[in-house]
Amino acid sequence: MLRLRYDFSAIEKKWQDIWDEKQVFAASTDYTKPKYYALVEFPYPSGQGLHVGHPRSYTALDIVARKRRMQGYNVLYPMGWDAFGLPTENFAIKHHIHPEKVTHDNVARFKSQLKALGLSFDWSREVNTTDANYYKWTQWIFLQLFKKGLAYKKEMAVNWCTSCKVVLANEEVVNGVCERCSGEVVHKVKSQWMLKITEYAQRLIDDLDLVDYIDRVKVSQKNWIGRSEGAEVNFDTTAGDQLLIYTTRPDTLYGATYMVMSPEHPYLEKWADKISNIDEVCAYQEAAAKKSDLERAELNKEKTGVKLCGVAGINPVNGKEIPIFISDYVLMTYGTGAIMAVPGHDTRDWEFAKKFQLPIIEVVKGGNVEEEAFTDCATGVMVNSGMLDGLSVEEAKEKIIAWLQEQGKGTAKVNYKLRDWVFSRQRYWGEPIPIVHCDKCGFVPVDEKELPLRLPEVESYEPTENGESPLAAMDEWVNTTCPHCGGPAKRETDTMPQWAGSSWYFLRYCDAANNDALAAKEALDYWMPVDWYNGGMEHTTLHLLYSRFWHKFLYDIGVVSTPEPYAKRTSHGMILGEDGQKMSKSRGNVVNPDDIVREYGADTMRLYEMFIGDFEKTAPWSQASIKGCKRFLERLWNLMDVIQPSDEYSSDLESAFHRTIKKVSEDIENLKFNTAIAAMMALINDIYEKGSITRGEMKTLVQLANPFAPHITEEIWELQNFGGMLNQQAWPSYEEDKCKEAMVEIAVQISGKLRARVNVPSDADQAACLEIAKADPTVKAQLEGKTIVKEIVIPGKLVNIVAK
RNA sequence: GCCGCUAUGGCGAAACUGGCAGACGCAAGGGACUUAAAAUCCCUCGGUGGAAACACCAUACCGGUUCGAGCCCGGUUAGCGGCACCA
Repeated sequence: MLRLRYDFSAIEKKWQDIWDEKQVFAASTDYTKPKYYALVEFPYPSGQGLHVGHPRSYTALDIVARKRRMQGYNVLYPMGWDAFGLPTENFAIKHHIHPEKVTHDNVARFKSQLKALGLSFDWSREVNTTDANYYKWTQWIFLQLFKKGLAYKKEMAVNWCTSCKVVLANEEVVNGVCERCSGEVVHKVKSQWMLKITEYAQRLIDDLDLVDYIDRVKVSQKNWIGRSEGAEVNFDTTAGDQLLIYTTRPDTLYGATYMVMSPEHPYLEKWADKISNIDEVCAYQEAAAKKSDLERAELNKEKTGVKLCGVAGINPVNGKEIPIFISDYVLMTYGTGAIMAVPGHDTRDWEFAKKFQLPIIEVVKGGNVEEEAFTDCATGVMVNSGMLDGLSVEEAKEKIIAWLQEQGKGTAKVNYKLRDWVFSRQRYWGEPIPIVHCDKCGFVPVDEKELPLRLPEVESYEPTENGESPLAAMDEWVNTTCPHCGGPAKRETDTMPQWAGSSWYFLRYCDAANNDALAAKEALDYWMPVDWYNGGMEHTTLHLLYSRFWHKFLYDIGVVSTPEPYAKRTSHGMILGEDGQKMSKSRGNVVNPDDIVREYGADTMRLYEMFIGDFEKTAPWSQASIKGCKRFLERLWNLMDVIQPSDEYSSDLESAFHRTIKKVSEDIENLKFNTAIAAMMALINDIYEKGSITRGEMKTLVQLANPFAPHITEEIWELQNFGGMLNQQAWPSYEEDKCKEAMVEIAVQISGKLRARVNVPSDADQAACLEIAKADPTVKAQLEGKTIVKEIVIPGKLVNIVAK
């Protein structure tokens, strides 16, 4: 027989063109249909092109999207570009090419690579964060935040590269040095735009109960927000002022033997004339300020500090005077910037006390405070603590807080590790912040009608000598008039961070061409929330949290109608190089998806990426294993040679088909793409063993495989004249009854050891299974002369006879 | 240090809710076809012993619960990722 060759490159090109031309994957605007919104993180279009890691996520949700369409949903599966950012800007500086041009070229390359994979994106809703029509709305959201008092300007320490004389984003500081030149990075105080994400901290924790995120995502978000419960306590001081501290262990108040203030604490200046060793204190302050991140990390082990001579604190519970120190182990950015130190029950305080020979008082019994700090809250009992003696830690906390409140010396207090979002970048390639600074009126928002506030053309993208954005050098752009009073004013020259555009992009997809709003309310109400969002774990704490924050804000001002943007969040594992290391140019282990598509085809590539291992875990690439997936497709293709005319399932494969449909249907929902593929491979092995396949079976087989390998299955569908386009057919159904085989092999154990296997009818009850098992000759021999103590029967699984 | 994840053949991995460990695939070995190779098809494939039936051992390590543990509990080790003095 003349066999039709599986010419993947011709087939893939053909169907990609047809899908494009007929717009088969464009989401409908008929809002009466049931909807499904599948979302993957839009990529940063880097100069390196697509990485093999990208298609892992895209293919997975493509499978979900294609399955949902076959299940009758109106599916939105969009794609776009998170295109503002530093690598593009750096490339532009180096090669003197406009970042817009660089972005345009990179996007074109990415898009053709994605199209070559046959991903069913709705390209009619493509978004690009660098389009003025897009960032118009990013700026609009910023203005709403500003109007609600959630955007504010603050003096902040920023990273300053002493060699490039440039302000660096945190991401550009690697191991305490400049990513680009390896120069020393120090902190410099600059005025920065901030967003009050901390105002949403509690809701960002609480509303995790409303969504279906994989557990590890919820856990890391909670840890990142870092809620802690404790108390603020006012300590009187000999300087007259009260010093406010925060503690999570108010129960240990009797054990506080000294206090520590952060070197940046404002009281130090206030108390300067009362501190007799002020020179020593100032020297320490300066040294602390100069320390780079790298040094700080290194010096973590050894505690340092200076005692304030001439000022002491007074412990409110016993009126005792205790010394006050400054030390950089206390951070100005958390709590009140000052602590009470309880060396008996806090590891850091214990280390400090040992070094400075300060008294250690045991106030919770249970450990040996001479050896190490005893920090266990669950088991200890209060001692040496006056009114708290004999209480548990929990009881003591409650009692002391009540007492402090009564005395007016303290109050219960919740703190979060989460800090406000530093929203300024002194860079060119970002959204201009639409604010004007007027000497008379202060910070004035640009009129919304003036949006988008476009990036001006500049000669050079280099940051300026003093660390200002390149925009600061553009006098004609900077100098403007105040929208409020009409007087002379200056534009804000900082731009937004890359996280801005990605904090709301999923909303724009709902109505991507809208010029009057970020999206029509009707469209948002129909599509939102995103039903399934997949992305990398590395975005759990920044992007995911930022976008939840913006969405909650938009919910509060009535723009969106759901409190949470994503109903379900899953996360894929990274794909490593063949050597088990992270792929990188320097290691030379990078795999280019183009090469795989060229050599094996997109369907094989898709299948391999899904078959590589557990979707949620990291997996090393294996060039040799790809072949297995290619063979599977060829075996599928070659089945066309042995098709029998029947439209039914054959009697000997019927149950196998029902079982496979069930398995594949369920596995897709549970991110078990690897075992779904394995089940289809096993089915094909069964078919080969039999030697033929009916038309009806072939039909089901290609329907099942379509979401995984869309091109080859579509081609087979057409060649077999099954009618219409495969991607528009219904998802195959199965009957639970028919998933069972007539006979099943069950295990027979004697006292827990496997001794035999017997075939029983699949509907055999316990007694029947037992009877068949006991009739087995091996079992009979094993039971010879023994007394049966117990018989356990799990129908369809095993029989265990315990005998002595 | 803290948080999270992981540990199963030569390799990637399966194993439902505690019920036949190793599905599926790769590699390897043998065979068929071929002048030959590729491709394809068939067989074998955790270890030890045995001609075989079969027996014993085996899911990082030690212990426990159970008729039965890769899975549950307690402890230990190693690796990966994140955070970094958060009071």
